Amino acid sequence: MAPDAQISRLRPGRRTDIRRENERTILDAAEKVFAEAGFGGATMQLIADMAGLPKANLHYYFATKEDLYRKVVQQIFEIWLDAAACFDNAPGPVEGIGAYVDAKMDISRTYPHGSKVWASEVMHGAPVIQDYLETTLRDWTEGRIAVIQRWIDEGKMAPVDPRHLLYLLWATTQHYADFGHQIQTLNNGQPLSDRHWAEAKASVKMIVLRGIGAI
Amino acid sequence: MAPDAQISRLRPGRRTDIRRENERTILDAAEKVFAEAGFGGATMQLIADMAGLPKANLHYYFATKEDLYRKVVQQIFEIWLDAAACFDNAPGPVEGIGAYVDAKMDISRTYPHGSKVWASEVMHGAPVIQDYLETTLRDWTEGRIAVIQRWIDEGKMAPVDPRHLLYLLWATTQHYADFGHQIQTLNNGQPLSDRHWAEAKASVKMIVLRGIGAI
DNA sequence: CTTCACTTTGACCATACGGTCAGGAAATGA
DNA sequence: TCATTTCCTGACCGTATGGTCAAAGTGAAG
Repeated sequence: MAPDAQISRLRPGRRTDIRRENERTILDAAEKVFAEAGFGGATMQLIADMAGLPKANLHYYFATKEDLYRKVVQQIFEIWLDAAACFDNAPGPVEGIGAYVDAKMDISRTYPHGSKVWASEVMHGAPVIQDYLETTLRDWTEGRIAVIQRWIDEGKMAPVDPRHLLYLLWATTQHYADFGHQIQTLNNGQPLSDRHWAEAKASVKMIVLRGIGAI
Repeated sequence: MAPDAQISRLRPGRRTDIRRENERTILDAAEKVFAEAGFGGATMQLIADMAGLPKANLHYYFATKEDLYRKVVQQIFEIWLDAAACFDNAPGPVEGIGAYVDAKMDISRTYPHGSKVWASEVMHGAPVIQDYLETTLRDWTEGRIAVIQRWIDEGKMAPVDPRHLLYLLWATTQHYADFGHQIQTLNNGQPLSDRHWAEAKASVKMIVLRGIGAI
């Protein structure tokens, strides 16, 4: 899992490298375990085994289980926010929403664990990231609603409630990560292929863009 | 849900009543706690407190935590399947999918805990209900895909991939339960009102039905 | 070499958890 | 009334978990 092939940095601080690499290894293992078992079901021992480190070593880098979990969730939120930038600078809904669907579907495929941790966190009442929901997410949402409303006013799409449109986009794109196991089961137990993912993206975009009268 | 039409025994059976009522109380409490804390985060003591019963009493009615959890999940799956019948006997997508969205949105509002437990179970790899996914759910899905394909062949809607259409419907309708906390936060901390729910239903139906070329 | 900050880890601890059980209470039937 | 079945529950148990700690290891700077 974690080969020691990272000899890249000789000079620039071996110490710093060790810390960064171990934190990365632990965070990756934690993300996977939290996603598969939930916060309550995850144990520090499981994460340690997954990371290939003694449990006591985890506590050297992350004081508590909650602390480790918080870092995992923050990391996911940042990825999510970065991708959400696709929305901006788009001339209309076809480009903006199309790119947003593509980006979110790619995230669902690339970071399925992260998406599940996020979903689990929100489902349990967002005990850790409630402040993010009330500040960053709320601001982002309001901004995007304004953009969509502008497109409506400019006649570029039908007068759909922007809020519920966003919920539909979030729900649908994240479904491919959060319910990936169900989808795989309904796909004869096989993971979706590149073609399947392309078809999924195309289907979602087609339904949504036609649904909002953009095409 | 289940009226006391069970006149099978001589008397209405006080004993039977006690058992049924307590099982009901425990199942309701368990559903709520499992939804809020996840399987791993839920404790028998928490469920007992929520039910207002001593912990040992739970184990009198349900042998193990896993057993109790299994019953909760089965219960949810039955509700879900019952509502899925709306799809049948519909002359076309407008009626069939419209009724299905209405039914699933109602379930999301009425049984938000159940929806969360289901989502959590699937996200964690469906350790308990994998057989349901492979039999009942798969069969139901195939049947509905056939119905949608027939509507397409009859020219009642655009040629959309039925599978991804179903995923979009599941994702969007369940999102209002599973991510209810996020939605409430973005609604200034207030739960959605009757009007909000009506608007949500209308928005989803509008986007989907227009998106598949049914209207 | 010595020092010193950083890192590693086995052993350990207090707690909380799922589950058990014995014995009493309450309902039912004879 | 008594006998029997079902229901209730405080007290208890073995285990696993999150977290601690002291001692040892490591490597770079002086």
